[in-house]
Amino acid sequence: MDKAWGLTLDSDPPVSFFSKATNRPPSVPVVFDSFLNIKRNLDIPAQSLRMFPFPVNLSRLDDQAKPSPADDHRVLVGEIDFFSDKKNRAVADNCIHGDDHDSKAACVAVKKENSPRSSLDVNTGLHLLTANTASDQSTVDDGVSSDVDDKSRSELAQLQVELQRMNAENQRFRDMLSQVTNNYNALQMHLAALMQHQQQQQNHGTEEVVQGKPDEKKLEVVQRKFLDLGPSAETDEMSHSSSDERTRSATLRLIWKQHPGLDQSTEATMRKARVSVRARSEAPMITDGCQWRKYGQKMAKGHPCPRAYYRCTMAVGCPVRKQVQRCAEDRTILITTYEGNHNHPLPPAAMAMASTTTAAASMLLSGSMSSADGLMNPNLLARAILPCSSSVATISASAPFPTVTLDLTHNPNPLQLQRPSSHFQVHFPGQTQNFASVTAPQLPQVFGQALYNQSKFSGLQLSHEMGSSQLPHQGQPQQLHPAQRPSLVDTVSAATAAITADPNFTAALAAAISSIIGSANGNTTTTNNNSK
DNA sequence: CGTCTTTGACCAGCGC
DNA sequence: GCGCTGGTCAAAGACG
Repeated sequence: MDKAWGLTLDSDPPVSFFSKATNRPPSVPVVFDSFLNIKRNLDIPAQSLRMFPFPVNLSRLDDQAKPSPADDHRVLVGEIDFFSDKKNRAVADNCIHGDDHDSKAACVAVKKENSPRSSLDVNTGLHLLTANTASDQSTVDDGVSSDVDDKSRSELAQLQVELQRMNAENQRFRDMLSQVTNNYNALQMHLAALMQHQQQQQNHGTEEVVQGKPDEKKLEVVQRKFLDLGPSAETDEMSHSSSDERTRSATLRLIWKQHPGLDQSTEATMRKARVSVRARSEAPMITDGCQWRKYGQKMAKGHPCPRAYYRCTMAVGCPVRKQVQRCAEDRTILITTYEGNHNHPLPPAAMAMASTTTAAASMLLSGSMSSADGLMNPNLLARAILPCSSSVATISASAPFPTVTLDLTHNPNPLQLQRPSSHFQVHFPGQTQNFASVTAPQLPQVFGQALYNQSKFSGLQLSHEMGSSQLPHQGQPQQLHPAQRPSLVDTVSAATAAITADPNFTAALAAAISSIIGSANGNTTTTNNNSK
């Protein structure tokens, strides 16, 4: 199957692809660069790329000339649309840069003839030019104005035309960028799935031989369902999304819809899915970038510590809630459980957490579905979330709600830390993208960097920031230097950002679906709790 | 005075 | 149906 896709992958190139994409602010050239690189370097056949057509068929662009594959990057926006043939382009260049009035008049005439488009398009500007030109004409007819006035007016008209044209181009650039970003995310997911599949084949090929071949046909069916993100559905799903998070959520929902068994009840499960974060903190609550209002507190049965209930107050009617409770065994550990998705824009620091909720819910979809089918191995997902340490993320598919637990109190396996892995960029704090990315083994560095802006938590100890040899004893949170105290906001954001940004997550999703078929033994919905 | 927290009451789901 | 439990509501109080 992978050969059919024509992907030749080694450990680094695909990673550099993601790194490249995430390293720079989104821009059309970058995005197109990425796709061109995919085509050139990864040797994806044209058949594959047709799943993510460029430029995409925004309805507003439907009637525009489509670029030929031979066109360069400049194909994308204004020129090919605005001046759809060479003649017009030449006239237009003359219109903009030329000096003589005759060419300007010709410019107007040509554009009036060849611009049947709506007011959304460049025609708007042309009307202005027409009006101005008419004005010019009248002055010429009067024969009163001086040459200086005539020249300044023509320059003004020229500037207006150019301004209008650039505004229109700007708008089209924005539309296109949005669409391209959407498609980029989809392709990224697509590629990650392929990578994961190939890695699985490489890593577990012998295992499968020993343990018996998985049902390859079923595996292929599922993976095909996972990978077949049709362009039309995708466009429909994403055309109204503006942010990366919404884009990825849309992508996930798409997978949702296309996978058998992902019905409304599953979506309900997603809404109920939770993300639990365990971190050492002496503060009563971690600050995660959102504003919360406490609305209740309860003593849970069999638990010495009360559980506090908070709801997000950043927007009216935001459904996101969280529960905060100290760990019974180690009260320096604060357990924060998030539920729901925000219905409002989030500050960068809160983006990661919100993204994680969505991501976790997506994973739990796989978990709940597959556990219902008796085929799931939750540990697979847990390992896939944070490949740097299988002890960091655990998944509980047990009742009442499936929960992903991010345990930030354990030190990762130092051996795994040394594992060469993908390299991704970190864009936080102050990241503008929803999905900061980071190499999983670089989490310590990330956290360490996050420690700098710490303000509130004196006792927070995050095991990732130090090697296992430096790890203080459990229950004895290290008192950090004030300048080094980790901000749990940043810390949690870092962790969640790492999870959601890591293409391994999307790969994990693919792997999970694969495992549904491939795993015959993991039929228990165990709770992988490290504290036990 | 407005906002937030506290806390007892209330409600719904679940098991027996 | 009853009791238990988790979750939510809302009035009262605290706080800046």
